[in-house]
Amino acid sequence: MSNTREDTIRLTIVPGPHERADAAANRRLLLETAERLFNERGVAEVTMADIAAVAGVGKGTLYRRFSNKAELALELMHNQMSEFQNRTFAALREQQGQGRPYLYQLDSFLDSLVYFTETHLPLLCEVQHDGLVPQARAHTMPYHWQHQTVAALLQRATHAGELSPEIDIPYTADALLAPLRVDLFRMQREVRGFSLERISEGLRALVMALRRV
Amino acid sequence: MSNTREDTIRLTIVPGPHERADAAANRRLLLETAERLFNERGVAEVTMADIAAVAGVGKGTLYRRFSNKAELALELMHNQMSEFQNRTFAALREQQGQGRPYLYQLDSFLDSLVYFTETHLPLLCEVQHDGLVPQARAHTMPYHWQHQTVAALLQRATHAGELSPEIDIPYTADALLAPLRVDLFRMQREVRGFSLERISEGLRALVMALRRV
DNA sequence: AATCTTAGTGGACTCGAGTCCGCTTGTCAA
DNA sequence: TTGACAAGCGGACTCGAGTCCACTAAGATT
Repeated sequence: MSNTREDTIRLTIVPGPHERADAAANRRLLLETAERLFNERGVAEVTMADIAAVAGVGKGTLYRRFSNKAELALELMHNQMSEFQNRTFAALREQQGQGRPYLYQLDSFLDSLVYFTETHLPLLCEVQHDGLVPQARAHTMPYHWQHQTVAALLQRATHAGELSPEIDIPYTADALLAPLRVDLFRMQREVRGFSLERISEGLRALVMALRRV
Repeated sequence: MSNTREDTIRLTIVPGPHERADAAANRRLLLETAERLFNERGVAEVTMADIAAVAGVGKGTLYRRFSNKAELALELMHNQMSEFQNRTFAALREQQGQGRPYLYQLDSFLDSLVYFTETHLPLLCEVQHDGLVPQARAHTMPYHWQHQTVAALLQRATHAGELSPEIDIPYTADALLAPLRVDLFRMQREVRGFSLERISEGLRALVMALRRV
């Protein structure tokens, strides 16, 4: 049970198996251009047409590489995202080695996630922006492994007797991640003025409440 | 403390103080037309131009009455929404009279909310669709009173000693409502295939976990 | 090297949301 | 009644996302 967490989803983006050399070059060019423009003007202020124009290619080319802005944003986050995933797994493995209770592992995972969300908020907004189009699943990938990770920790916590066995694990994993969805998160930051510490503590208090009495 | 819950926000839409007779007529006409088209074709399949055309008015007229599709959807829900709000308050008052613990009142409120959300899902999608535009606050009104209600119940529960006094009430109110945001809710219904009962029970289990040990 | 297949490319085009602005009309006060 | 004028109105227009398709060229096959 505790030996492998490698069965959880890994983030990998496979560019079509045979991407022609010119196409690959364009992909790189477009990613660089997009990143630059995003930094210069802010993600929301850059249109797909801008990116294509500045990169000096047609819109069709841009859309052949990235079928929408969400996919482009996701790919820009990809490196930092898999780094985050690796850090996460490493940290969990270490805590596991130290015999830290699963609920505390979950606690620290959610804490990291709060800070990750804050850091990548603008891009995450784009990614989740068309989350209402359920057929385009690319954007759900980041959510997927988070859900898997939380669910796995809850599962183990249950087996270890740290929480009640009646708990609905898949549901609870969704519920614990729900407050980190960008729309609510942004509202809390910008309208309510919550600090990151407050968000992290509030969320983790919920986890701690789950402890078996 | 327990005497009045009327201090919480009421839903009221004030059409500009002096709406001309022809404008009021158009408002009614447009609401009827929109409702009919939404029923016939489904909310997502109807464009603002459709509504204006079928109603036989220009787009400008439509947009003068309802500044976007979200506002229109909200107004269509308005009656059912305030009915729901009234039922809610009545139910809470009654339970209050019976001396039911606040956390159980919260429990039943969230249960009603699950079913309300399901019933009005298509319109709620439109309403929350531009939730990413934070300046247009009309759409946040429904969320507001829900948050207030949950927060008030948590507050009283705390005073009644039903839950730990360290809890961050505003945060927790957001967190408990977060799983009912339409994007996650739809995903759970359509992708995960969760039943309403499962959603309701999962959410309420979270509330119960908050009980002071 | 010539040919062929197939991915890649550019940019015009469609579609829907939302804005603008010159014309019209209800309303109120005289 | 009438005239002034703010509110109301229509629909052309802008803007951005995403699609389409005729043309081009990479690179595999011979």
